[in-house]
Amino acid sequence: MQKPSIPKGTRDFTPPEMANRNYIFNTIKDVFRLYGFQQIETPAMENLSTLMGKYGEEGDKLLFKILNSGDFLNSLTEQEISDRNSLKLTTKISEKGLRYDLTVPFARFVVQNRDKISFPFKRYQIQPVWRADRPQKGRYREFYQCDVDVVGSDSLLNELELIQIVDEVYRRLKINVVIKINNRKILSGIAEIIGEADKIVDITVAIDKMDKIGLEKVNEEIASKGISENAIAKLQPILKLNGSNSEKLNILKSVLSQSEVGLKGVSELETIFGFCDMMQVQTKIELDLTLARGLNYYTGAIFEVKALDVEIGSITGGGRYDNLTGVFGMEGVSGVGISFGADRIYDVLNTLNLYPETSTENTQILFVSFGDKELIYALPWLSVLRNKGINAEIYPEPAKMKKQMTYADNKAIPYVAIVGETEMNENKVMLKNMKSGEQILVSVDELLQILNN
RNA sequence: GUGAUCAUAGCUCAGUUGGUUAGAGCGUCGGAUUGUGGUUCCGAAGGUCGCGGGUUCGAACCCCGUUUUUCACCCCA
Repeated sequence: MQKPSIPKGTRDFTPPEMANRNYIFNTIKDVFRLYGFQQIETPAMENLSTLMGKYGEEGDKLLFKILNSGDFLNSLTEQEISDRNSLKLTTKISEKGLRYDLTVPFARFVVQNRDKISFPFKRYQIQPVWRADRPQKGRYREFYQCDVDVVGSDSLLNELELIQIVDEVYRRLKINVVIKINNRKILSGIAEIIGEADKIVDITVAIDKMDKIGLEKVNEEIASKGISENAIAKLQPILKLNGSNSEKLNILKSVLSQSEVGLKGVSELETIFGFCDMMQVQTKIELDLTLARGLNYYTGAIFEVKALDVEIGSITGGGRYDNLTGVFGMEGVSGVGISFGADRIYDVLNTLNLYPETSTENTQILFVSFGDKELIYALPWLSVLRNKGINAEIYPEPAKMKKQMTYADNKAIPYVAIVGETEMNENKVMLKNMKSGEQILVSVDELLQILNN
């Protein structure tokens, strides 16, 4: 017999684990709805042509591809098989893939369903995504993303609302976080004024190392990337950038005074910070120039949320993309969105043990019986309780009392209703409080009264 | 994709320089207790030592390969 197993980087979830995960999903969902977002779903698999080329070269490698059905070798020539070119072969034998994120399928959804939606379109989507990554801490091959996006509106009020959503979700989950924010236009502005437009990535990577290796080493590293001395000199105020957000913005304003796009980015951030002040967003927001995630498609704000008490990478990320639907033939639709990483939030909650004690998913009362007659006697009682919305179950056979009681104990069911001949004769049940051990003989009405408290 | 690391009962783990029949705790099942769980006591079931090959008189232990676990890099939630 073979030992059962599941693919690398995937996980099973037990009932108590699911209760905890549902707590996360429900919290996030509640907040999304509070801000007027509506749910959609898209298929687990997309056409490979929809997915390929949207996440850069790395992303293409991390896509799970689905083998065509039937005799997929039949469509190949001898030449193609003997060439052993995996990359070329892939397009011939696989035309579907598992979704890699929710943003690209959403862009596809918007373009395809434009007749059914009206802008601004506020959608949320909570579904698993798959990446053929090598699993490690906080990294899985199957994990859930909880996306909120609004498309068809340039207003920075959308950025504000997303920040408010982050603020509210983590307040409810009781996780201490910091929101890091950057703006792609500022990064473009920096590249512009030092005349090295294609070096943004190198520069942000170097800035990121400031804390670790210090100013001198960072300058050496930038120089080694072929950036001119003149440009490095101009970069110095940016490398030394610190202080409050407004202090940082003031420095950027003077450094970027010659860059129209850079100043636009600064003013966007000023507006967003102003909104957050006015709306009294509690979470700390930090301007962080090293944030360069998703550089290929973000065009404005870039967000990332980090947990303060657990080392686990970012637990939420997102930004504004001006033309994501462009690749699917629909130009000029701007969107901004963020994605909550449910599985990393789950890890954070697990390490900090932040789950609420009362779980409403649990069974409230278990009926146990001494014989077949008692079993049948209990059935109408169950209906009465269930009709009142009380989670109730019955041990389905008159097993030994010890076994039935152990079952209740293991499931942490707070009440047990014991049914025997004496109880039946009086039209009552023996209600036992499993925590205190007390038990009393009760009628249906008395039972309902106790369970409703 | 690169570099480390782990794998023994359902779970967590022992297992001496390579030496008879591979152990413990927890869990499961049964009993002490035929109307009472969470405490206690007794008993039982449960193993191709990840898989394949090699060295050896002899391998859970040493060597090679492979898969898996965990971790770092890259990238990301």
